[in-house]
Amino acid sequence: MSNLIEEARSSIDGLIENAYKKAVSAGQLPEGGCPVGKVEIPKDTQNGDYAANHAMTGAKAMKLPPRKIAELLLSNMDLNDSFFASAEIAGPGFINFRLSDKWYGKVLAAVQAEGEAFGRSDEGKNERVMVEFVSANPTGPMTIGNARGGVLGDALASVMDRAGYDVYREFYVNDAGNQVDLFGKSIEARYLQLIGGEDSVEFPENGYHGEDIRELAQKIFDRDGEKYLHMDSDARVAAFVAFGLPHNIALMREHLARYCIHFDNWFLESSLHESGYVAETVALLSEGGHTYEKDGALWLRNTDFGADKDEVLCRANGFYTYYAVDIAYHRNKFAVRHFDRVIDVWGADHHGHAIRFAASMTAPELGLQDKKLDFLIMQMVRLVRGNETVKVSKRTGKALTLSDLMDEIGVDACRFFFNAKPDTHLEFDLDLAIRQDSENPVYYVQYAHARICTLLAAMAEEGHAVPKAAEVDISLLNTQWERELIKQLAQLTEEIRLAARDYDPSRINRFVIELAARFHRFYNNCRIKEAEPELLGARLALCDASRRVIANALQIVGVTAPEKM
RNA sequence: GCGCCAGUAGCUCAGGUGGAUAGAGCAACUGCCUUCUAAGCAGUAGGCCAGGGGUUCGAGUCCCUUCUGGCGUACCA
Repeated sequence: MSNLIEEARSSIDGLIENAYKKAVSAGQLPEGGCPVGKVEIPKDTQNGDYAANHAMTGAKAMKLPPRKIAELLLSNMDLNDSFFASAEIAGPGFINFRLSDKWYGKVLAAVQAEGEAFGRSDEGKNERVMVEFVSANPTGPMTIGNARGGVLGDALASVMDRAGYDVYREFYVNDAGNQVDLFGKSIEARYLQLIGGEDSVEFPENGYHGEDIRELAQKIFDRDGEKYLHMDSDARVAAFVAFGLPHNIALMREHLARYCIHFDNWFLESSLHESGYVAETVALLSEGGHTYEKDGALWLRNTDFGADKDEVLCRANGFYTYYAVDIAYHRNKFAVRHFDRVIDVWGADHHGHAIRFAASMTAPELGLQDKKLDFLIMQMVRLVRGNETVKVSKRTGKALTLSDLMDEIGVDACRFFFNAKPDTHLEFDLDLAIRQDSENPVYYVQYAHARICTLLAAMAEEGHAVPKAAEVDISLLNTQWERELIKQLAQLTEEIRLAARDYDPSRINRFVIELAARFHRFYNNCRIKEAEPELLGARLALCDASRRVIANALQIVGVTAPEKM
């Protein structure tokens, strides 16, 4: 549970504060309070490990040049027993700090002591958070878009879990409504075509053209033959839905399990209808005077809540819209299940809905004004094959499915690849993805892990066990490669914190790639086998810690950490 | 039209609350395996951060504006 990057950073404020007080009592600096500044990590390590700009921000108030202030602060600063070995003035008045052996030693010790838990923090204070993601329509197979949403949602949940939130993963099953009806009618048409020929019945407009619908019809026919041929259409469709939905839901569970995604709950939309919760929620809004009737439908006056347009809650045909159900569903998340925060992972094709929907949820009648409803909107995946853009559509049934993708490029590459920054379009090149070579950074990272594992095993066979961190002389790990590697190890906690704060789990990808790079550089520059016993032990401890942190990071992304490749 | 997201090397992308000389991978070129895994390392080359204004000590980052691309703006979800 240690964040040594932050501990070191915040300790600088204390060092400066103390130095300021000493300077004031010595009459060197004016009273009026220690200048407030920022401590940041310079891009270029030539400028130290941390840089403080307090001398610059305080210049105006103190009426002294920044460099002069910095000098006085430095001369009054006591670095003994701090996390820093040195501090110096640079540039226009930055105070640059360099980390000490004490700090580096603490990192190794923390990784070793905390093991699998290294990277965790209590930042989230156990806040109850639901992450709802994938929630693919059970009317067909999951797509590339679901592949992206799945990884983002799952990795976000992991990152928040490690950042100290009480996280709950949910899949919302749209097992009711228009799309399901259309699904049933599509199967019906295929079933009747199976018996009477392709032209015997017209395929429903906007129906599902996918091959999977034909397969469902075939399965039904294989089981029950012509049993449904002379049945009333409504009953027939109901029977087909009753067969098709559970079939598809089971398949989604299976594919998601293979994709290493496990939900705490699969929430059925139908349960909201059955319990009367949708009707009750709509009634609340009506009683508040926020609805009106037009053209036989019931509308929500969404402009009451700052939205740009009104929404239909109940269609002229008497059925509730997805919109009404969504309000009820989210009211359930907060009012019935008492989540403090809800994060929905949605595709960019729903962003307009997200904005209007968030407005609706502020309706006073719902009593949820103090609740946090957030959206992680991910941009679309653009499928290309070389230079050619591949258009995908559920309607034409020619979509590349998640299952296909896992078959082609494997689960690890898939998860790593789709954990990309949510707010940029993801270009997915099929030609590239199919190649299982070093082009894919996942192998680069996994290779680092495997390299360490085989090395540690070989060394153990020669009688060199990994020493306890406390027994390591950290000052021996003094090359730039060792220092840079240790700093990166410490960074994991901070990356998790930021990934959780910004809802951007792809930070972990970038982090672990950089970690692997630093390990490879260390490995190439620092021999272990022929090193003196003390140094050998220290380097083994560093290798072991690196292995641990790579594994922890990969686990967040849901990628395996192989022991050999 | 209005709204959301984006525009950074030939390609795919990084660049926390503004900071010091804008980074990586791939592609191209050059080196390094009788030595712990070469799925690796080291190096060369590659840039008007879409254009234009503004804010200040300082802007890829903040504000305004123009242009380009994606998505939305259904009694579909």
